[in-house]
Amino acid sequence: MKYRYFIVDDHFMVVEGIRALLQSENSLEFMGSARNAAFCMAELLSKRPDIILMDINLPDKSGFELCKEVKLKYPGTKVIGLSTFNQQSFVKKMLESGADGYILKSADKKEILKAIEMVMRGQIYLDADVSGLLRHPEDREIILTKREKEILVLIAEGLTNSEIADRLFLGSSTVDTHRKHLLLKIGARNSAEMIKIAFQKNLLLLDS
Amino acid sequence: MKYRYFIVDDHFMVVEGIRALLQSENSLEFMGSARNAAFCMAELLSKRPDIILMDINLPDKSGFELCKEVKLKYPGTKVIGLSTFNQQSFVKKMLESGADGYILKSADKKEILKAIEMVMRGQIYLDADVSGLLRHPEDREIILTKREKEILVLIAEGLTNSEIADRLFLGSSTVDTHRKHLLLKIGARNSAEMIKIAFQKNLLLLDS
DNA sequence: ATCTTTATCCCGTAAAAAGGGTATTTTAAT
DNA sequence: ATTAAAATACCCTTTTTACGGGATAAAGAT
Repeated sequence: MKYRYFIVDDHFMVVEGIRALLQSENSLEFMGSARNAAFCMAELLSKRPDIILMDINLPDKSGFELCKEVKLKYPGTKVIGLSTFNQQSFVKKMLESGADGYILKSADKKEILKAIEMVMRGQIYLDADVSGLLRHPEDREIILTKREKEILVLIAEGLTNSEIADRLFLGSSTVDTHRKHLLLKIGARNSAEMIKIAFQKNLLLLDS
Repeated sequence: MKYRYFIVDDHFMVVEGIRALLQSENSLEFMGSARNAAFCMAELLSKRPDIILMDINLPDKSGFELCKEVKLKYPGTKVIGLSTFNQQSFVKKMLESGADGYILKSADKKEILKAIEMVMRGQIYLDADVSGLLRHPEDREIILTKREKEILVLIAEGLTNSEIADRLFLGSSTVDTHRKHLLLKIGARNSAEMIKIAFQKNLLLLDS
């Protein structure tokens, strides 16, 4: 049985790296690659890979969204997430989006092959460095409401409660309450730490 | 003339990608790779590449430091920085550290070859997406003193002035002064915004 | 229909930060 | 040797946050 694989990553070097590593395997067939989510979906109309290696950071869309989309339209297709070490917090989200495995870009050939093999057998493959994270439920996901997220970014912008209140047509005491809830949920002692944790847990994104 | 090149990157896939892309070029010879700064310096004792492709994010040391070290011990060796798009703020630092060029990991074969060629001719090569940044001097670099950096991370940890003072054996008014200078230098209206900008300008790192 | 969450608002006190100064000692640079 | 920059420390005032409590209406979920 020959597995057909497809790669989604905006880093050309990574695409070529995986391809180079796997080209000697005659149980695997390279189907092509895409550098963003839109191009990926377009390619999948004609190409039908058994497995997709997918970066979680894409220029047009997050890996989660693309993964969900793929799984919805092509439920049989397996998806393995791909990322760098400092984005570990995305693992859980990726798995929740339906991914079948997760490896780091520092993975060697052996690990990639193992991951593909396990995933094609219907199992879940997680990188050793990453799987430990899932065993620590103490840092459980922080769920913010729409309003709280909105206020969080304004706090990060340096606005005071009353400025935020004006901006959102609220009473400043309302903003104060939301701020309290944010501190509580995020587990920070003050706004500075809150912003730091927000970045670490990807509640705030660097490139926005 | 055959150029010997060396790769420093902790992402195995990137190393293999570059290698695969360049192996058909008989004007280039692959000398090996290292996954961190220490291993790189060790390898350079025996191997003498003409050019090093170097990731700016290494597990043990930042690319700047490694670049400086390399340039100090082996002044003739050319260095091309390598990074992803969202780390553009590092470009200037990398060049100041003596790098001869800078490309993104999304670069294709043509661009890598062009970069190597130009750099070996003694010129500086900058990726088109990146070079624009250097023409915007309006967001000039923020230079913090050692003490200020130290206090910045403690503020991000959520400590108050007096807690920081205790930790560093200072008066709390001293910490207050440093905090004022930080706000001024970083250009923030309060601590929350300061931490946000600090992350955006890489004064604070996510994975520490 | 009932319960829960979300979003809204208010009061009060205490703690901390923001902002305005000034000033001395140490260190680094020229 | 002189100068400049960094690190240290203090005072004052105002603003903002932090933290305690309680309360109500609307929207969603079960």
